[in-house]
Amino acid sequence: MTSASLTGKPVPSDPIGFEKHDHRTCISVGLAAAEAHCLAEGLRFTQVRRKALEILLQEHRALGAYEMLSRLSDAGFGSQPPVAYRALEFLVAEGFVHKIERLNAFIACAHPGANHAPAFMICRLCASVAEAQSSPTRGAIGDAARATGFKIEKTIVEAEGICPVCVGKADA
Amino acid sequence: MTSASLTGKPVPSDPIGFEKHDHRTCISVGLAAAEAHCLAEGLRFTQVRRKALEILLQEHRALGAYEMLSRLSDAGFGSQPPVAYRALEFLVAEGFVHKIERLNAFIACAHPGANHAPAFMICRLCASVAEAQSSPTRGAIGDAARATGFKIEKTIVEAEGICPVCVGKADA
DNA sequence: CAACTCCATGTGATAGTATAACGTTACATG
DNA sequence: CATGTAACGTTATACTATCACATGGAGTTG
Repeated sequence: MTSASLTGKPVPSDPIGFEKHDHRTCISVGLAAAEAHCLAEGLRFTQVRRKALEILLQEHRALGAYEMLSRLSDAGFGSQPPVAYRALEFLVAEGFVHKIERLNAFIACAHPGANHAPAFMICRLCASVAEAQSSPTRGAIGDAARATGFKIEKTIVEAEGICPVCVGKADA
Repeated sequence: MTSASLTGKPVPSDPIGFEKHDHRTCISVGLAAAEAHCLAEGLRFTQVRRKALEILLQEHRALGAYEMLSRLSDAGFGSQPPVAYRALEFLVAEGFVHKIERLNAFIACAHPGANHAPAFMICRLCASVAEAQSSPTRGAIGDAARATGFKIEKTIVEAEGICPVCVGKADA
């Protein structure tokens, strides 16, 4: 899989999510990247945070906060919602996890460390999610922002539809 | 304001939301467009649906479902959540209302009847929302979809940031 | 080392968003 | 007017998210 340096260099647009690949490396690379980033930034990559990221990398799909909470609780951490939300908040803020607004769910970043403006493709049949790269300031929304004087801080780009796997299964 | 025919013709990209304009016409035009569309399509533009759309046009901002429910209830309709959700579902399906995923809220369409691939700019300070047009199949997400065989049915494009009005107020 | 500060964690409580399920009513059609 | 369908109203419940407060550990400073 494509891993990039932690220095924020752009990564080749390489949609990940619909193909098979080796999870083991996904997980170890993802965790290592987060660890390195936190070390470099003086952030605390605590046990809950690590475990939450590990769970998301392991699953390789979008998990709801309560699903995450359940796993964390099973792993010996607290059992109240803030436990999950706080870990997720941290991981999202640092760019290791993304929130899929359409699903109110969270997924591990597929391009750890890359310059981040993710775009997602969400299958409405199997709920799988693939991550691609988008370009915030280009495109229609960038034009509109410039035209009106709106200052974009973050963009959310999510496409809903049918993934290649489900398309093959003769669905409407 | 820009209104287009109901035949699905594209409308000039004309972000609406941050400028002042005449609401009266907004409301009447919006309601008339919906009415005409439903008549043409054999859909029932019932009282709740009409009222819900009227409320959104009136407010000209994103309303949560329960805020809507409260207004509908005040207007003599039912007081339970499905009342609001069903009306909103209908209006969204027909394109008269959009859901802002980031806010879990609903806003009247600013380009009634236009070919629809809306993009939104959301101010994180004053929560105002402006609607622009986007181009689903073009841009990075379209490329990624084609490359992977993903069939896009709907796109969600939302930019979060600071609107021109709030930018003027010397905020970070 | 003691005192302090900062941040993270754990918990209980509560707020906000959304849907399932079921009975009833309104409407179009034949 | 019988019938089928869609819309409505209600109860109940599920899911998502945050507030507020107490505890405890890590690192700093005197």
